[in-house]
Amino acid sequence: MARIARGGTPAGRRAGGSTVPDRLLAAASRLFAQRGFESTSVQDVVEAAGVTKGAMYHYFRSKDDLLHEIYRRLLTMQTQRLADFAAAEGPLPERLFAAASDVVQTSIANLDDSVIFFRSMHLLTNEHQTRVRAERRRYHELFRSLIEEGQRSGAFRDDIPAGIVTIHYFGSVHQLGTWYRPDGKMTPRELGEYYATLLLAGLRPEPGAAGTAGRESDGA
Amino acid sequence: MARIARGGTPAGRRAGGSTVPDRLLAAASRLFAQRGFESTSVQDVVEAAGVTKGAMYHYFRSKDDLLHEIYRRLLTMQTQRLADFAAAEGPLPERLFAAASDVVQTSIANLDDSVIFFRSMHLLTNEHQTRVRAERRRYHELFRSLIEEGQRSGAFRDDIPAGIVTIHYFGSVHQLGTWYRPDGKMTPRELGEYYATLLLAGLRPEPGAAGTAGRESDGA
Amino acid sequence: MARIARGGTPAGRRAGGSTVPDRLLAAASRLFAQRGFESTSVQDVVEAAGVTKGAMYHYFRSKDDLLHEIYRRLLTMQTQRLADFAAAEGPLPERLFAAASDVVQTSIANLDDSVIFFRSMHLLTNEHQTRVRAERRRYHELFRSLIEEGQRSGAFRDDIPAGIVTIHYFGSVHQLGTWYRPDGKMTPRELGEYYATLLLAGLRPEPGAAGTAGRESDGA
Amino acid sequence: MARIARGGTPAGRRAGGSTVPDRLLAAASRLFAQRGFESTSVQDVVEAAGVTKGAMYHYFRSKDDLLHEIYRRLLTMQTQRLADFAAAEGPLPERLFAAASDVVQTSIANLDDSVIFFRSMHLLTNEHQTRVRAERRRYHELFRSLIEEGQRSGAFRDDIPAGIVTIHYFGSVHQLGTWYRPDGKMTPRELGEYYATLLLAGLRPEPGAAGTAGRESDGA
DNA sequence: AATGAATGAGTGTTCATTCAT
DNA sequence: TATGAATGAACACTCATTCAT
Repeated sequence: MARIARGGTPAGRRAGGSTVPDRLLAAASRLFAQRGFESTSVQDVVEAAGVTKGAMYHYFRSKDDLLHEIYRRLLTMQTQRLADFAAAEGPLPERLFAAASDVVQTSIANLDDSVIFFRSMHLLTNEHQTRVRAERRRYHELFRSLIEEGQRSGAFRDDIPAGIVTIHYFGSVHQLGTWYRPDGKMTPRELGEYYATLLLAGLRPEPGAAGTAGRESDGA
Repeated sequence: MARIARGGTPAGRRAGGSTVPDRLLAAASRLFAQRGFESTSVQDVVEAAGVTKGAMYHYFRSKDDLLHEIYRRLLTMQTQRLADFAAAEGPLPERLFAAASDVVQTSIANLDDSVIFFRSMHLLTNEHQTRVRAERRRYHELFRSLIEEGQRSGAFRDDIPAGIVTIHYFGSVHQLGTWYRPDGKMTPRELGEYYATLLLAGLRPEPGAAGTAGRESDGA
Repeated sequence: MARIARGGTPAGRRAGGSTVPDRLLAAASRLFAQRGFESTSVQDVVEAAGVTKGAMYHYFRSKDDLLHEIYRRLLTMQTQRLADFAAAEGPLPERLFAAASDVVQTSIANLDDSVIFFRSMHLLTNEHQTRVRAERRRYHELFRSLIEEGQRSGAFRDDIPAGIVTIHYFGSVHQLGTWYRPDGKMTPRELGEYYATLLLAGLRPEPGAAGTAGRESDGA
Repeated sequence: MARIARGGTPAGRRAGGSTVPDRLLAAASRLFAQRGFESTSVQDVVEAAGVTKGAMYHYFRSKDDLLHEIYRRLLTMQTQRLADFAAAEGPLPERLFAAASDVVQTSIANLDDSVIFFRSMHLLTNEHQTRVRAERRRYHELFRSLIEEGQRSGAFRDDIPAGIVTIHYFGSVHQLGTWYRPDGKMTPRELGEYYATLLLAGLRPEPGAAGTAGRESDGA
């Protein structure tokens, strides 16, 4: 966690309209994604943010803390959205589709953070790494529970463990940063829908499968 | 490319039974995967390999060259295997299943290399990065062409671009290193089959879809 | 150019009375002259200056920058002095004598810098080398223009190109560092006068020469 | 001195027509002049000479020995030529002119060696440096003795010490390598004559001077 | 709230030389 | 005569972090 609470506090404000911590995070996210965390010096970050080193160390405990804050922001946002989709009304497959499509879109909307995410996790201090993993696990578990719910209800095939489906899906999502280019011809929305379609197609019950929970009524 | 051709040459042999370059690559692969490329010093590598720094620089132009050699090895092997599966006899879905399952198993069999692959690509020099990307592209294109073949024949649904399916699949495969633990309860073979099953399930033609090539007989 | 402007800034001051950059330059000049630029490590310099490596790199971009600064100082000083002599009042031969004698004396007064000058120019980066050469050329051209002025007025013989005379003279001056010892019996002033005398003696019109501008009166 | 006598021995011969030591010296001279002694690795030299490291260490004790051999060759040659000119028939000024002009021409003919000479002397081992300096001193003394002879006879002015004139002259000569370009418009011969002319002009007795030995007859 | 000079341990890399063959 | 693998000490330079101001 960062040294000083960031947010709507008057502290750290500048004429530019954004706070010093925000500008540091924005610069760090861009540079870490472009060059990698280790190839970016603290000096690079503070220069890009237009502040001095001392200022950075006033708001962040360390370079690692800066990195962790990037993870925290992205995770918090995506976890919240997933929780919203999970709690929404409507048939489960539609909610899962919406959630799966949405995480693709938010990953693209925060592409720098996404790139950093999978690439630099191992560089976090142990403590930060543990915290990020725990949060990520909660996220995955919520997603998995949606799949399991569908498997129990017979909406989804249940011969592939929900955990595998989850990790398979997020593997693809995490890799977005390595190839997606905003100037390509595919929009984030289209891509999200393709990905979500693939997920749900993979979960469709097998044509000839029988005897799965909740399917009996269909046979009538 | 490395400074000196490695292989069955008598040079570089040691009592240990393996050549100096081989021991360096083995040590590097292990350490780069464990701690990350940038957090591993050349000193760490040579100590683990039991040689001196000078010896390393006799065989490799740079630390980057060591890294690139790891990429080259893995890519060469996987490309060869994919080509073999693609050229094999049998129905296309079965060949695709075999190839998709196999890449999961070889990724796990070379888990260190796999971890390094997606995590450290951005640290390669531009030249090496270009070379690796080109090789990777060839690999993806071969895989994609198998999917396209199935789409043309009607064996696979064709409303999701084959390129998306390919990149989605390898996204998952590349992420294996971040979570797979050899001591887990799932064997590489099982995991490969789950992954390949998900791939093929995602490609199954939609139940209600009609008018796709090769489906006419069903319509009767 | 050095990373940080040096001069009367309060920054970098120490109890010793001299700034960190000044002490570094003094140590570098002494050591580079004694042992040669390449045989002197940055560690040697910072130890002699009583600072740490980090401090050196705070003020100078590189070892090369340190070397270039030594050139810049000497050149700036000598160029200024030559300009002053050239612009002074009095007969041209006397001004040339004064300038020629002075450059010998300032070269001796900065003997370490002089030794370094001709010996290590080729070790400067291309960019720095270009800059030094350009400045040196300006210096030579000013000196040469004085000689040409004397040749036009008939004060000097004109059958040896002024450029040759200039380059011949400064060749000797640049070599001072290789043999002059401050503890020798000849003072810098005496030596400067000998050198300047040789220069002017070499430029005296030949006894039998005729038809040169400004010599008409002799013909009577 | 080099490890093995070089010359007309059959050893070291190659199909190319030149011996291995000769090719090493030629390569070393060129590279040391181009890049500097310290910036040229033994590997660079042996590659340029088309031999291996082991071969070089067979013929030369060290990199320093290679450098020293370059000095030795040039010095031996120039000392011999000066001795020949000094011992020749004819008026002293003419012999001095011929010697002074000749050293310019041989310096240009061996421009790489000349460049190395003044630039890298300080990098020789103490032992080699001492030897080179001693040889150089003998050379200077012979040259100086010619000037002194002229001063005693009244052919040259004697109010500038012959040692100063000598060192002044060779300063210019040693600097030739820093500026002379073979593709320039001035031939070595022309340049040699200009330099020698400047030397003799500088030694001409002053018009009004009297009381110098051998001048009495002029006063009549 | 912010500065920037200074630290000091650590980095990748070079290279003259040796020596078993 | 000649090879080239291997050594090991040295090199220039970087950088996250501290701290007096």
